[in-house]
Amino acid sequence: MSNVKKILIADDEPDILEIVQFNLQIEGYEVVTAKNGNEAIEQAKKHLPDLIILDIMMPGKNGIEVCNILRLQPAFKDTLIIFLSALSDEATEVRGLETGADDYLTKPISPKILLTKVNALFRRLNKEDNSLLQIGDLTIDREKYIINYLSNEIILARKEFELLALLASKPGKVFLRNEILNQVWGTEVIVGDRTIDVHIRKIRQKLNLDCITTVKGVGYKFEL
Amino acid sequence: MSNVKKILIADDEPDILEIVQFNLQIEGYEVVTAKNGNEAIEQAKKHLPDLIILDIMMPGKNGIEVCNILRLQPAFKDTLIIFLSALSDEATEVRGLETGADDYLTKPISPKILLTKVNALFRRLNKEDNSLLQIGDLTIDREKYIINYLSNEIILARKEFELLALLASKPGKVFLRNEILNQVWGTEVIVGDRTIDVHIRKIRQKLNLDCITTVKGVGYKFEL
DNA sequence: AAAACAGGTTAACAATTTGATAATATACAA
DNA sequence: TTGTATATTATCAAATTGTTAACCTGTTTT
Repeated sequence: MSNVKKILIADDEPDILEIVQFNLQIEGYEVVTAKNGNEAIEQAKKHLPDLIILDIMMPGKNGIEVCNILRLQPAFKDTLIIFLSALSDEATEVRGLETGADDYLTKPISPKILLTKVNALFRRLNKEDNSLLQIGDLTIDREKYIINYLSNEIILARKEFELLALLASKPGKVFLRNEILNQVWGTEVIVGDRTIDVHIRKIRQKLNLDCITTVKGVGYKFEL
Repeated sequence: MSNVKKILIADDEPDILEIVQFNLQIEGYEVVTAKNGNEAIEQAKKHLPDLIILDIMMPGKNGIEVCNILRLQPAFKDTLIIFLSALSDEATEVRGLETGADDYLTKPISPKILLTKVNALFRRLNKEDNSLLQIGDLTIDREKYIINYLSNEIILARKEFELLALLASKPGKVFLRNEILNQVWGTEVIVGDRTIDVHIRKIRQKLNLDCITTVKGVGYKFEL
């Protein structure tokens, strides 16, 4: 799982799009853009961004509609969404936030403040995940890329490690093959069907511990 | 953990304090107040609120100082903090957010917007789990793909599971055969007439519990 | 009562999924 | 460059799951 945050900006004004994109890229974010509502949904599905910045008034679907549509889909249930709109009336702001957005900013906005807001949102989001996972006698250090089991250090290859870390991040939860592919391999790369299996097998082999269960027709889950 | 969220408001203007307190209480929040920075820290330590709303210009310690001090303590590392200030200059807002606050609001603010913002923050924090369905003695965990009945774990195949989860998502509602086909099988696939029946049968068999009722000529419903 | 109908049951078969292994490709370090 | 570790694909057997067909049961309609 890449550490660089991906941001999708949707706005029909090319100037805004460019300015915002520029500033976010300077800060080190990966940016994709969309010129209207429908394109926003498309791009969101394709890139699975960590944050979506939506203009409200756009051709096709407006930002609030886009937000509604995305929030209905499990894949975007927890995605950060900010509105960035020229509409500054209370009713719209309230509606925007109640649609499930995380913030509502009004144009014009200083790049500095936008950046600070974006950083603040990611800061809050990241507090939720801890780099050190402890499950029973098993320790997974996502920062150091080290697995420990009963004080034995186990070396996993990169993909193996990321796959195990993902599964172990929610013990008991069944991860669908699609989820695994998106999280470990990303949306860009397309790998064959058997790739996951082979990695699972290698993990089982190296760990020598029955902790990954196959749920046929569904996916895999981690459980000690 | 109590379900009622506790909010600490710190402001030296009694009017603001009262208005904000009033509106938050209406919404069902538990509110404690402080009239200055030092009192805010005291109250925070005493009540461990879920959210702290800080004025910036206050006698004693100002809001940013308070935020700094609290963030250094593990107990308040993850506490939600919002600034609510009359200072609307960019520098202060940036400094406020970089101090570790989650939002920066400027006075005057409409109570409605404040409430919406507060709700939005809690919504994000709670990442509520709607993956767990509880109906009487039956538990359906959509995330773990596990069915539990009277502490017996029941293994269902994927289609069986999805079919049951669908029916159980709205107990009492009769699902038409068409609805079931669309939700469980999707619109692309075309399957024969008896397919649903057979799956229903398998579920009844495995659950050994009379919870799926046939509504002749219409469809099926789930009811305990 | 016979015919028509809706759903239930069973068994057989088809399709899919997975685990294992081997072969090949790629990345990276010595 | 070579060698090694890692990543991906291919293949195939085994197991599981999904679907269909045929028949059964009960109910409603004529």
